[in-house]
Amino acid sequence: MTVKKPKVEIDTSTEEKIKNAARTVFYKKGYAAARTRDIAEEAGINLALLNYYFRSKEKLFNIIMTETLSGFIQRMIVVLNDETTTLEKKTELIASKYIDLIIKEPEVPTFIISEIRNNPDMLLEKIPLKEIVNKSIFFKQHQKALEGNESIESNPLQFLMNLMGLIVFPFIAKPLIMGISGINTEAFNQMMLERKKMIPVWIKTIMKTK
Amino acid sequence: MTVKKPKVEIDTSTEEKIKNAARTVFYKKGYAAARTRDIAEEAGINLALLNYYFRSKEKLFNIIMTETLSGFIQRMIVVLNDETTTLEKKTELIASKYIDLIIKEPEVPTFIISEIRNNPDMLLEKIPLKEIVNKSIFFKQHQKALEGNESIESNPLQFLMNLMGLIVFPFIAKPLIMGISGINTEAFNQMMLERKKMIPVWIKTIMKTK
DNA sequence: GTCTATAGGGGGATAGAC
DNA sequence: GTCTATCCCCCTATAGAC
Repeated sequence: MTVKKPKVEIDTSTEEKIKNAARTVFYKKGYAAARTRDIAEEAGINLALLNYYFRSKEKLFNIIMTETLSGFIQRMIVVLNDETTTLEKKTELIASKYIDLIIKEPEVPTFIISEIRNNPDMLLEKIPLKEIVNKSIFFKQHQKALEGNESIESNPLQFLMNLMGLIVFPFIAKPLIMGISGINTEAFNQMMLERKKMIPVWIKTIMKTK
Repeated sequence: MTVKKPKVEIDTSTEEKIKNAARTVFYKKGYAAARTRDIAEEAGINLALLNYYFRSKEKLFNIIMTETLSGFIQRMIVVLNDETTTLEKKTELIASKYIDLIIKEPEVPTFIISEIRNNPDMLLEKIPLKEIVNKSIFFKQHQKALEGNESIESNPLQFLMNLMGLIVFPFIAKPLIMGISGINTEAFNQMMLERKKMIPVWIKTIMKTK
């Protein structure tokens, strides 16, 4: 008698289907322009089901937003709090992880930025960013470097802005960049992979320029 | 008999009032979330007048968008095509002009990015970005530098992405940055003014890192 | 759980008086 | 040119059958 293995889930649950569809539509259009009808159609279900599972467009959106944000920020927290890596290695890891992530989900940065604009407090209510950064291993390492004789930019915020700007900005400006250069998405991604190697080098040289 | 001077225009024309209000509301909320009623109220006029002057929300938006974009990009074109300045001086001018501009109009970068996402073609229809950049003095100077022995990043796109990323990204991520650091807008702007000095130095060192 | 049908409200646009 | 009043469509949300 053969043991009956659990059937491989080809179709995900309805709830998951709706969430996936919501992600797609919200990422592309933003909250205000997204229609629940779009989401229902994308999910291949009826509009009423959306409200059955999630009560309202807004509640569904909040779930997607929260998951997206924490997924995005969690990746940085892990790196910033790694005791076994140097500052240099941390920039390398962050650049590498984020560029790979954003190549897979290119709409996320613009989505986050657009939506936070409409509700800046949401972010801070959900995630204690200030504490996270200020209590991080990264922050302590940066202070140690300052206290020592190392020449380094004194403001850790400038450090993080430079790093994230070099990583994220090209993806945000992708339509402009593709318009200027005429390259396609594949070539664009190739450029981003080149940046993955260069950004840690650049950051290293930048941050020693007092 | 005293010559009657043209009266100082304290109140601008109705058309201009509506446009100013539209800029304010569209910049803050984006096209989809902005309501024509908001704009009318902001302008201190009746909703019907908005349609009387501009026919539709969409037409009004297109006017604002076109003016914003060309104003934003024109500033770069002027610098990129200046025959009298070196590459180095150009980075200095661009950083300086844009940081000053965005401090005055901090919502513009996020506005442009959010709206272009919904209609990437609009931008390219209105402005021949590719020609502008490729035929610019900047582009020729960059090629000259490559042909000579100067060690310089070979891709002018990477150059522009780094420059604009270092300039614009902090403004885009401003809600995050203020959340992390707890600083207010004034202190934030002060940091941006510090960057104004640093960015040309950073770019110079970055771009020589092959 | 999933559907069809519809209520309910908001927002863009216009008619028509002044 | 500017206003009030109103139309009407579209979108979210729900009632109710299956």
